[in-house]
Amino acid sequence: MAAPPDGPSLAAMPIPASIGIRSLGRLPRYVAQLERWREQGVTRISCTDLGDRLGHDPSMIRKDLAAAGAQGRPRAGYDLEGLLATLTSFLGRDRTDEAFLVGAGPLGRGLAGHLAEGGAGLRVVGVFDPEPRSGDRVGDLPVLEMAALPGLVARMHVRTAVLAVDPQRTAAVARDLSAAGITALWVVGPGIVDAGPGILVEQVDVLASLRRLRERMDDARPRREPRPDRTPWPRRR
Amino acid sequence: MAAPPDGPSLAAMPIPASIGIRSLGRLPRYVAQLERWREQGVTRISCTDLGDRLGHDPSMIRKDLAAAGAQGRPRAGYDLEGLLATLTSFLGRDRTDEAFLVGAGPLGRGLAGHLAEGGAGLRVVGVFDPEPRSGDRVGDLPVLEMAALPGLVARMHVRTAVLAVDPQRTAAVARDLSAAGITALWVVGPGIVDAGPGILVEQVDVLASLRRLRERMDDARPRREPRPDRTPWPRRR
DNA sequence: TAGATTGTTAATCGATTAACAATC
DNA sequence: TAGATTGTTAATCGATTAACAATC
Repeated sequence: MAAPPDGPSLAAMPIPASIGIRSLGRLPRYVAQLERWREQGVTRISCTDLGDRLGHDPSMIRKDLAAAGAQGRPRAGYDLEGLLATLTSFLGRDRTDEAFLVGAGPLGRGLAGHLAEGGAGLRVVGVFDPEPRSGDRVGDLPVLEMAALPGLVARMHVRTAVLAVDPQRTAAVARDLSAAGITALWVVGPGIVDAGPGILVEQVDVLASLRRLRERMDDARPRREPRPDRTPWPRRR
Repeated sequence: MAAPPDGPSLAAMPIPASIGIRSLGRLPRYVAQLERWREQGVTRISCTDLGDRLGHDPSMIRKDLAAAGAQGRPRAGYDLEGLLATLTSFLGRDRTDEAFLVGAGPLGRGLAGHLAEGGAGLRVVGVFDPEPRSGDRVGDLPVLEMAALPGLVARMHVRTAVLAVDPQRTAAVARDLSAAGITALWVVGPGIVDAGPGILVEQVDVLASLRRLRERMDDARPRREPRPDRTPWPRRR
């Protein structure tokens, strides 16, 4: 039996980014290093300083900083305070959005606690779970049934959600959230999301990084036997 | 004042990968979809099936599967059971390593709970924190002082650690772990790591994905005023 | 057989790195 | 001034996509 379709096909979801996700991943590291230097009384820095310290090409850093709106001066480099202010603002640390958390498992709880420590600009103001245990709480917030979500989305004007349910449920819950009026969805986990238009979706699979570590650990003792020797057809030129 | 060096510079750490991290991030999504199809009684699939469903180019999927050691047959595609077995084995789900968790904050706790649910092949067998609260526990495990770590690394033959302390401490703790005999380190967070040779390091910053979502949310209302108009020098041809 | 699909090579695309005129 | 550093263009590199002979 060949594979049947089982629902609408997943749109390719091209992402028109004003800044690449790679750059976005580096900016906080720059901020961390700049803060360390500030503590040491440093007042200005160059891309070479940052590059040497972080093991990156200075050109890339210059592009990252430019993309974040920072401006330096030839010869003088960047003013450290000004640069920090620009990056911090760009990263949204000077603004906070409210969000619902869906999924009260260990990872969801951990993220909620981590977000509560600030710095990411997202505050969890409601927690939901497909199978809430009665009386269960995440921090100060009670864990509510999914059925309560649409009403609260409307009443509290929350438009952002963190989705951390198990992969099997991800697709269905994402659709529910979209229908309820959520317009920005941060999906944590490897589940498949097909939320349709009208909702921004970003997805991260934390364990992908761990898998890669384990893969590199295994590189010494290859597990895969060599593939059977097939004669390739001749190259064309 | 220009930026002074403040410690050994961070090596570039080139990563010789047998498979790209991008591929590694996709494989579990294939697994998730294949498991859904298996439940529906599907017995064989093609790259086109997967590509249509997941919004990817079939060629990329074919390369991913080949990199994981899977083999299909022209016209017939891949046997679903065999493919699942190959991928599952490749992802290491049929093997479990023991690891120490360093950092008992919300994120560390969340990860420990998430890892305990299985599937990632890592089992936390000891928890440490730079500032443990006495009597504190993560699951069944007591939270120990960092000073206890070197002895337990030696005694328990644990070689892998999950590092989830705050960014300011990351560099120092990573060095301590390397000195204690840890040879594989999964760093969760944006902290700067400079662990030197002899230790494999993989790092992930979960919040990078969230930042990107927020960036895309803002795309409608640009925050950055246009840069001052500078005449660029003429192109060369 | 004819047609669908793999495994592989070639082309394209985007991100990183290199080069360099302008600037302070 | 001379030299260091930015902002920008050009070159390189790696990953994705396209093309296609071999295969069942």
